[in-house]
Amino acid sequence: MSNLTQEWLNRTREQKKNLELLETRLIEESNITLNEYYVLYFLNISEEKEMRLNDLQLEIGLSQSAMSRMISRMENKNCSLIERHCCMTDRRGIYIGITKSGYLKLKSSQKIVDSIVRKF
Amino acid sequence: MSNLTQEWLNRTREQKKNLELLETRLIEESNITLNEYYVLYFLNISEEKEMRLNDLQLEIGLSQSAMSRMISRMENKNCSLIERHCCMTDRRGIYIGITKSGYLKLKSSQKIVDSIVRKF
DNA sequence: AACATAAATGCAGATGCATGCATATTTATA
DNA sequence: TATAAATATGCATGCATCTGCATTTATGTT
Repeated sequence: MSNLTQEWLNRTREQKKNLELLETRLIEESNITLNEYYVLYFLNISEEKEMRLNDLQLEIGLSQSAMSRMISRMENKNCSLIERHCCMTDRRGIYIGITKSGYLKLKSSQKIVDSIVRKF
Repeated sequence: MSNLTQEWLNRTREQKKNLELLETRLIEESNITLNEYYVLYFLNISEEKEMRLNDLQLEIGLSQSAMSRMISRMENKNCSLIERHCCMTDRRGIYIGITKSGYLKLKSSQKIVDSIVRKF
């Protein structure tokens, strides 16, 4: 007879441990948070190299308000990685674009992420 | 060629989705949070049916301060599930014990948790 | 005009870090 | 040996951060 709670706990702990390791190393070695890395990652694979805040939110899995603030923090902290411009066809929306230095940061961070995640 | 970031993201999203579902259902149907369930779970499998705050913290994976506050909230919200008594041999420490009604709550919650986790 | 949508913001909850406080344990020394 | 000083440990608390929910504001759509 197996213990489902215990199995669940084991998986949860493993995931949490991995997550913390990844986040710590990324901050130490690349000076960006995991969410910030995700932003760069999704912006870069997007067709236009820019996304609506709304769409980024769905990919990253944050609430709308958390996403809005996350981008604000990211701009304040490292203003050169992304850039914000308003959407001409719908003036309610904004676009977040990845810059050249954002792209370079993504590439260096991705090496770190890959090297860590490979071992999970 | 595989994309490690994308694989990691997929796993992360799956885990997050599961976690949110479990927590939501547990609150709805049993009126306790997942962390509160874990507290009851670990207290019940402990030999003495009580644990030091310190040891609970290690099992549950919260910081010491978060654990301290979590137990406080739990006492205030549902004072009958657990009880706190001071440790006679070391007056710095406290013991958290599970009560009879805590045990009953654990059993009913465990049914819910198991039924959900089984599907993950 | 009424309703829908994108983003910003006020607010409250949960967390971690740093620190404080009380108590235990170890070490130094009279 | 006795005891004073230094250090370690268990928990609580102040504070800052990040989050989600509810609401607001500006703009679009019907």
